[in-house]
Amino acid sequence: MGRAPCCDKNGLKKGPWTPEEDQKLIDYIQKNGHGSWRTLPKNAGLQRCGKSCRLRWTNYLRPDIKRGRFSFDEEETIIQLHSILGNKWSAIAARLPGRTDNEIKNYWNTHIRKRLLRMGIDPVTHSPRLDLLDVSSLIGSVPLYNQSQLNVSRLLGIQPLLNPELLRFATTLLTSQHRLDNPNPDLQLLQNLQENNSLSNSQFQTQFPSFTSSNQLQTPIQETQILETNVDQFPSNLNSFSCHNSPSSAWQDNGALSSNFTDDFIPLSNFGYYNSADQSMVDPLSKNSNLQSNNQNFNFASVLSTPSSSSLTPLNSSPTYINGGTEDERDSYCSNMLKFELPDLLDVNGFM
DNA sequence: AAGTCTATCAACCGCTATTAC
DNA sequence: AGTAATAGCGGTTGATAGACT
Repeated sequence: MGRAPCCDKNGLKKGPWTPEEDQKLIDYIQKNGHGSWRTLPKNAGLQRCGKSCRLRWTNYLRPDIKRGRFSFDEEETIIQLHSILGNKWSAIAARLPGRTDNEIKNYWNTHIRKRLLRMGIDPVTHSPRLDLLDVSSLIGSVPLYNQSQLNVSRLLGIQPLLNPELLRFATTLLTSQHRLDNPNPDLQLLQNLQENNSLSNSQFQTQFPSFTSSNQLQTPIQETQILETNVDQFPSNLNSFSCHNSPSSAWQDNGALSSNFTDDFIPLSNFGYYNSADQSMVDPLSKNSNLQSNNQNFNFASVLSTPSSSSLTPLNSSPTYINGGTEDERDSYCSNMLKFELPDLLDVNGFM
């Protein structure tokens, strides 16, 4: 037996709600609560089905709905949560006070998704799109080393340290595509870089043994993230981009959040964040990532738990509105999602 | 000024999960 | 335990406004 319709649709109105209908619905719910949505329209004198009433109320008329532009903080949160939860709009909405799943879904589809695509990031996996992977540009791009690294490396008199794992991965990729009759210049370039890179590493270790004795260069150090790719986790796609995260600043107060948030974490394809320093997963929803990162019992149930989680930073405060900036600014902002930085411990001034 | 294109978002549809009986 | 009713979710559509030609 097929499911009965939620209501008799004959004679019921569809389409946009009029102010009069809105007022009827508001008045009724304020007086009686919504009770059963099925019976509500009749009791409230509305020619609508209960489902339509519920949707109108939850997505538009509810008094606690926050309307208007999304802030930077909110967008950051949406991107991060989406990397973990996927299209679980209601779960994402539960962590954005005053926002509805519909609103977030719309915002994702019309703004964030497009921007990620434009940046060559797969909005589903939150990873660089392999089909767009151009190794030449990859080599000069942020994920391998950023400008500050280049500057510091120059100051140190060494070549910039490329991420050896990523370098190896890219080389492997190209090697697999390499044809003798059609040598790939990118491959040669990568192999050269790999050689130079290992030299640079040893050179660095000679010059600054204190950094290498306790793994300090690779493992952080407060405020430090070095992009690390785990070659074992590179499957046919780039889903497993991960990064060191510092047990530090990512989920601090809201003010710091907007500037540090995206620098500190790179999503590990739908599964949170991998802290390679201690081989643990970091709950990105917790401001106390340092605690979480030491907790081997990380539980994704927390991600899906109720919206009242105390780990949530209220997003209403210190809004920095996304829509206020230009598209370029927003792109630039988004590109920080893939940024990593040299350890602050490597105090440049100390070497000057 | 008129026509076309594009972006946005409210609302709908169809499905699954949960609850009540 | 089985079935129907209800609530909720995610994908999609369509109306509209604004930009562009």
